[in-house]
Amino acid sequence: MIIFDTLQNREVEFIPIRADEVRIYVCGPTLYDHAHLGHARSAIVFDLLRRVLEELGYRVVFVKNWTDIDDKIIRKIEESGKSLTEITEHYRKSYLQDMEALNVLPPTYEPKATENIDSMVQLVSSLLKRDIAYRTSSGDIYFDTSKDSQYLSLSKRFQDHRESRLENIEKEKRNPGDFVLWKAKRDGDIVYFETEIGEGRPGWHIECSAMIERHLAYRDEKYSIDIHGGGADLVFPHHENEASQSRCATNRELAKYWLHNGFVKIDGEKMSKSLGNSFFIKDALKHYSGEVLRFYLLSTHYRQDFNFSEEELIKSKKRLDKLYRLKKRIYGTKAGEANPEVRKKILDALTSDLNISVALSVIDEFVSDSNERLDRGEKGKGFKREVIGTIEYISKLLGVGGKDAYQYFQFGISEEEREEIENLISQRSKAKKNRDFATADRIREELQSLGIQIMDTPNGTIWEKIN
RNA sequence: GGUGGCAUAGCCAAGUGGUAAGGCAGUGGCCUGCAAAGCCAUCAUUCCCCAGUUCGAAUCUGGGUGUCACCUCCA
Repeated sequence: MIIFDTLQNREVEFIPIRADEVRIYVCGPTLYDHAHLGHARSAIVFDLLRRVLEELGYRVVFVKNWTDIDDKIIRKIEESGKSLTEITEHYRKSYLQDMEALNVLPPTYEPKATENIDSMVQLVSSLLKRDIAYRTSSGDIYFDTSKDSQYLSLSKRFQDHRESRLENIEKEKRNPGDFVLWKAKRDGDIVYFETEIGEGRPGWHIECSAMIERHLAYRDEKYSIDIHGGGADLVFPHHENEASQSRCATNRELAKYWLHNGFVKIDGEKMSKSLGNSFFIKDALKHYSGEVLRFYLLSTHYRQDFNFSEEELIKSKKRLDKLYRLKKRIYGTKAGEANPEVRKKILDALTSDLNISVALSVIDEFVSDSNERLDRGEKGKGFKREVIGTIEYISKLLGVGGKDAYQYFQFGISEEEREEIENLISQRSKAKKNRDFATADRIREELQSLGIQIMDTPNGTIWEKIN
């Protein structure tokens, strides 16, 4: 498998640390708000990577953390009067619902930062003992970036010689780039932990290093884990700092490969809370099924920026519709083996740094070819079973196409609406039988105004909800 | 100011030295009572601009333009 490694800044062959196992850590959400489409994309991208690696036969251990202690969460506590747990559990459940809707496989482990304070303290202590970390008079503990000759090797930056853009620059820092590992408790702080390094709370970066060390790391290898992933905005400072503190604390490189996904943008600008242009996943799910959203977010190569637009989402859905119409044509057929050629082409594309465009074009051709054969009257059971088997393979690998073909086209239709639609269709069928085409066409138009497209087939009239 | 991406048809998007995948939209046809769906055909002499290397470049080199991102919390 070929992947693009941020550290080497090129495509490289993926060779796991140990032959049959792959350990992946992906930075999860900070639980202070609902997840937006950027979170969705990142989750979907790494879910795809995981599925491909599993298909290749690796045992994949996939860890995604919950950041449930953070300044933004604390601000939320102060604003709302709710407890830390109330807030973080609320957003954690929301995130889990989103992931389920998007058909993102649950991670092998999902550790919480607050349940791993001990590991963080251990890491900080060992850095303190070796003078790689130091305390300021306030009790805060900083990481001394000058102690790591490889600092900035991941993000490939030069030390910034200008004064920091932060006005409240910490005057006691040894180097402008030093970052906080531990924030000592101040008077009035409501959230803090009592630990051997004092009362306080962890800085942002330390949790990932600590949780990797505790839950995932090889202890006797050159690298702690195989792959570390996240959004491109995490390269600096988050991943740079993680890599550095882990390197200094464990004498191991944190990850053998670093993967980063591109942004979701709105009107050409990065989707972010501060710009006020972010879409929550849960809101998008009110209008489109999680599967349609997944397919859309999946359809652009993971390293490219993704310009989100509802118009493009609808276009993308039409492509997925075609897969389901094929599935509907041979509804009820049992799955056989997937077509080996199609299967190989899809996997070849995906093992080439997740080349989704090529994979999707293979699927398009498979759908066309299968329809053509069905049009020609090919009726063999073996053929139909192979088609269903191939769709199941696609579903396993891409996480789309696995639903019931009729239900897929009825997203958002209530029971009453369904009865209404079926009633109208049966009226139209009677009119058609009597060759009363004026009435039949009038009913068809009525259905269309309800957003329902009908199709007359040899086996009767079927319907789909159209956008 | 520093650093890194990206620029391919109306739109989305592959392709990184051998003569432009795929999807959406469009056009013509088959099918249909008419549609829809499906199928067939068609749709970029050309890949932001300029110069260079080469038998040959969308692909490599140099320069330029545009655009986005990171450098501050961020997937």
